[in-house]
Amino acid sequence: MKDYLDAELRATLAATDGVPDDFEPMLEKPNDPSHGDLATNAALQLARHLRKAPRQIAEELVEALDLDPARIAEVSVAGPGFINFRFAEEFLADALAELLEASRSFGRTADAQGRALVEYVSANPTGPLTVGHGRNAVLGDTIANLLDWAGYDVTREYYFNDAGRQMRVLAESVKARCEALLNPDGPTKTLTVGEGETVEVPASFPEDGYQGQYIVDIARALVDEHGEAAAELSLDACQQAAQETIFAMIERTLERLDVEMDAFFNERSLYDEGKIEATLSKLRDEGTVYDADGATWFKTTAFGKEADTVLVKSTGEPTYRLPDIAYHVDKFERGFDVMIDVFGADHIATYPDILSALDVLGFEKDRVDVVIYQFVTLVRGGEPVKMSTRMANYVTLDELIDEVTADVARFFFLMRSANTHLEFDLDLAKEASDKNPVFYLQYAHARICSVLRKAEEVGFTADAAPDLGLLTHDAEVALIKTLRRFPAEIRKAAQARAPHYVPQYLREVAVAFTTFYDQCRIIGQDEALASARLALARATRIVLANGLTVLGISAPDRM
RNA sequence: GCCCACGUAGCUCAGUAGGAUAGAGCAGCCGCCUCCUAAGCGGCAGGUCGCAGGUUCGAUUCCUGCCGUGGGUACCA
Repeated sequence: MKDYLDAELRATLAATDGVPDDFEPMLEKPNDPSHGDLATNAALQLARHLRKAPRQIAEELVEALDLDPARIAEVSVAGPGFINFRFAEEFLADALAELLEASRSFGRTADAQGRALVEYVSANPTGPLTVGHGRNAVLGDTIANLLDWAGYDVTREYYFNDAGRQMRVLAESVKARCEALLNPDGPTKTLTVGEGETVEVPASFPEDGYQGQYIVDIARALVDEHGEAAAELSLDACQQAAQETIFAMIERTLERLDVEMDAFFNERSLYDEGKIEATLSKLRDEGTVYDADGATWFKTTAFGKEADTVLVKSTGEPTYRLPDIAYHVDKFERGFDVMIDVFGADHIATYPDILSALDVLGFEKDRVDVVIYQFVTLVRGGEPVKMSTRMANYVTLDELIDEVTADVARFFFLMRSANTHLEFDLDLAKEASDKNPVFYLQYAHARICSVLRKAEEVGFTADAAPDLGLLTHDAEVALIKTLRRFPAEIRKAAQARAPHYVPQYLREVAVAFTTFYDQCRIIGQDEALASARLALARATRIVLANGLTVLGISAPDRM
């Protein structure tokens, strides 16, 4: 419908004297439903060019428009010069029929084409996933779902590095714990953790070691397996054991959130295949890399940064930035049309360098989109839950899921825009009541299922082809109008890489449905009307279920 | 210091390719279950859209400065 109006409007404008060729009319859904279903401010925008009063331009445009009355029932000029359009009821009945026909695929479009890569989670296997990783995982997974629904062929990828300093410290932490388990009376030392907190650790434990209980568990498994020999294990063996155990933990956690990756990309493969060197030498060829003080630098000052950035340390070891660049080059070489990175706010300074490098190397950096999300604060009893940067007193993602369920965790991570600091109210999240927004949506779905069951119980058989034109009650019309927007909402969320539009829209659907439910009885009406209303209820269930599917949240049949 | 976000109702947050009286949830107040799920519905109240300038017919939205919060400013990731 929007496309139809847009085309008609453009055609009329093109035939109007004085309208610039490149003029783009805007069509929007007005905030106030009494203003109609779609509106354009074209007359206001043209006022300056045409040197005429906006209202007069609007009147003339309306006069010139020749619209199909089966689709647009009413056109009016209002306010300072807005043109408002109202849909015809026949059109709405058709739209509803289409929705029912599309069913589980309603909302899927083929607007977008090509292959998309979404990179997310990307936590190194040094410990259990935290709440922050949870936000990352759920955002990435949902963006991937949205792109899938928008028509892309989507790959979900997890990038990790098992070679760097972090992993070395991990191995040392495990080894120290092995030694201590075999020799419980061995020497110890005291480490200061965070603000004044101290912890007693084995003397061989690294200063910045990982202190979680899971390290001790891994060590114990090694001791059980190797006995006394566990103390003599190489760091490589310790790392191997730790990495396997931790990756298994991570994958289990992701599975609980219904997050499934298509691929795990190991940074190491970039070294093995010579891609790090190749990328560096190409950058060097472009003259954006130089050597100084024994290190290799990237001229980020040429891209507006204050200082240049080290790519290879004087030790000969690259910083993480170089593999990051090489990784993105690899993504381009694999032929993705769209690449999305989901990063925490603490990475905000790194991606401009990656984009600059891609630009230098001749890649279209616009094909890369970086979604930055802000940190999560857990709130309990009105107070923020303290989380030290040390893993020792971090709330893990598993603990969060244990406490609030995966559905609720996903919804809370998705209901706010990524770019805002998320306050996660644990008390509200756990509450199984009307205060909890996720239950509101699920309840609406369960309620529809209940009505459909009830209809069956009382032996009501709906018409195979109900007369949808009977749905003329205000609540019915409003509901149909809300439902038919679903594909556009999905498209909007996919384009903006903004999952939070979806929960907001679904709430509108649930509100429109409960209003309808409240005002229009279904069972007990005459058969034709009951059939039509049952069809409308089924259509609502489809939209809620499809929307919740995109969000990765269950749609229960009963509650 | 510099860079990047953010600052909207008591609280948590939407909204802004500049547009018609700034929205929602929660909290507060008032109503509503002989009837398909009251985990619900209707209504009331609540705002100098951080502050000050600028651009514009029109600014919560764009620009500048200031204030506040968070993040980044390592040859750590």
